[in-house]
Amino acid sequence: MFNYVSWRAFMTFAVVKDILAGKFAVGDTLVVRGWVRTRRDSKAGISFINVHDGSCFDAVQVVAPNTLPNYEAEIQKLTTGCSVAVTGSVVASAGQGQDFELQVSHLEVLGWVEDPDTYPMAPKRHSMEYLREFAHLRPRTNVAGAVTRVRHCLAQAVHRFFHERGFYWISTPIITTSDAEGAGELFRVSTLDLMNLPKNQDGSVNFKEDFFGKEAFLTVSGQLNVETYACALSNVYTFGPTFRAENSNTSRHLAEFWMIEPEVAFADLDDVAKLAEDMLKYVFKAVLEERADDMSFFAERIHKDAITRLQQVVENDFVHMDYTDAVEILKNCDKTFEYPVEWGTDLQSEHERYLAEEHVGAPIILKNYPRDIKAFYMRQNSDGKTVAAMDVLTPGIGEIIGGSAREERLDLLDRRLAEMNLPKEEYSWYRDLRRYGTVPHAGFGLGFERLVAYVTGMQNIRDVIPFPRSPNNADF
RNA sequence: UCCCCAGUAGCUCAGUUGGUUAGAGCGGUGGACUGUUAAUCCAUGUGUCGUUGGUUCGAAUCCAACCUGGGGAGCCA
Repeated sequence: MFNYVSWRAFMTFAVVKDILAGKFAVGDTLVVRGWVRTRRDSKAGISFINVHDGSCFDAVQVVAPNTLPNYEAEIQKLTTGCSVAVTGSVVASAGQGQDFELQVSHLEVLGWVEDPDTYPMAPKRHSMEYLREFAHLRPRTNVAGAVTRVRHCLAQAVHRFFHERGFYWISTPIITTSDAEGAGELFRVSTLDLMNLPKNQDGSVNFKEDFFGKEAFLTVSGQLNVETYACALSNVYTFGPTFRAENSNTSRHLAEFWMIEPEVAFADLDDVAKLAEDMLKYVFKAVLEERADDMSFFAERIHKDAITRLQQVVENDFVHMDYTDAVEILKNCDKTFEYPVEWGTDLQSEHERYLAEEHVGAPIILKNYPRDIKAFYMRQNSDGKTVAAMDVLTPGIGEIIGGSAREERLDLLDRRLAEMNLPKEEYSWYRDLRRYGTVPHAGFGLGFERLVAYVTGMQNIRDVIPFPRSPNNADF
């Protein structure tokens, strides 16, 4: 009787993906390790066990004959979730559904499921809400596994896309002492004793005693920081976690999410709109090519158009539209909206949905929004009332990208800061970029989880990140 | 934070003009059958009916508050 742990140095280990892809010759003996998905016994004297290891969507079928010494004592007791190391030879499958399978010569149980009745991941359909309560076990499900592989594929494709175009990845800080980024509520970072706060004479908290000697927060955006590198290395991007302490309870918001923010020197709004379009097409194509197995699953079980709509996006030019024109379209369409459309107000979700889902039926780029509803740093257009801002709206998810040309003219930037009552001193280093060798530049922010949700067709953003954080929920 | 909906078996849900012993499918378990493949067939167990309080002779069912989840809105990525 040999033992998996002591013999592992002499074995050929294989992942399920390679076995199913035919990378081994029939007759090769190898070891596959993974978790049992299902077991079916045949009175012909064999058991069929599906073993998955995460390397691809499908599990490998291992065929265990009843001549194995532990057949009755162990193999027939295997249940969903058990971990196993299976030694066997590759054979052409006699059954349908797979080309190759493993004829077992030795099967070692590494870990039992102590009570199959209580194992939460039963081999049956579960709701996403239920699976969310088991964030530590849901990775073993088909759907979480598929999401994980697609998410990884997208992340790799994003890095590859930028690398191929000469962009540098900049790690912008996660902790910031600027509370004036203007993009939402911030999480405080502090080492002060909450029960015994140091106070100033006027009763306010004395943050000079805090770790950084001043108030500190988790970042809500790397943009302001990454602009400094764009104004030196020309083409840069961030890809990292972002935090918003907003009390948002929706299927498309997280308190902790990942964001990709390219920033391009010497670029205008149309340049980055093109960049956004090229990037989305590039990563969609990568997923279609590299994760066909997982995408088939999404098309079959999650969203029937999951594959076809990506193909359509890849093959067609994005529709570009000015905010002003969009307002006219919304005013003149025969659809009745709950909220009226007026030039100068922000578009409501229902308006964005109509444009992306009904008017175009594909992602749409909206550009040149009214100045008064947008952030201080956005470049003012010569019409005196709009800024060079854009949103990329997708059917189902809504906004997945928000971007703009940045105001590079110091006098115009200062005027906006004053109009919006933002303290100039807080932006001294940001203003320095405009004082010393300023250049036109532009960029955008892409919500990574929203991208994953759009690609997979998953309806809730909490199911496309391993451990979602949202108001009142930070378990695991 | 606001509006709407839901909470009954391990899971998904049915069950309300208030009435005795609470129902199905799936999963689990036992068996039959079978190169099976989310197999099929037979058998089988399981319930503080979200919590607290109220109305009532009597509450899963009606009322109130709270908790949790979902959908929508706002904020945005």
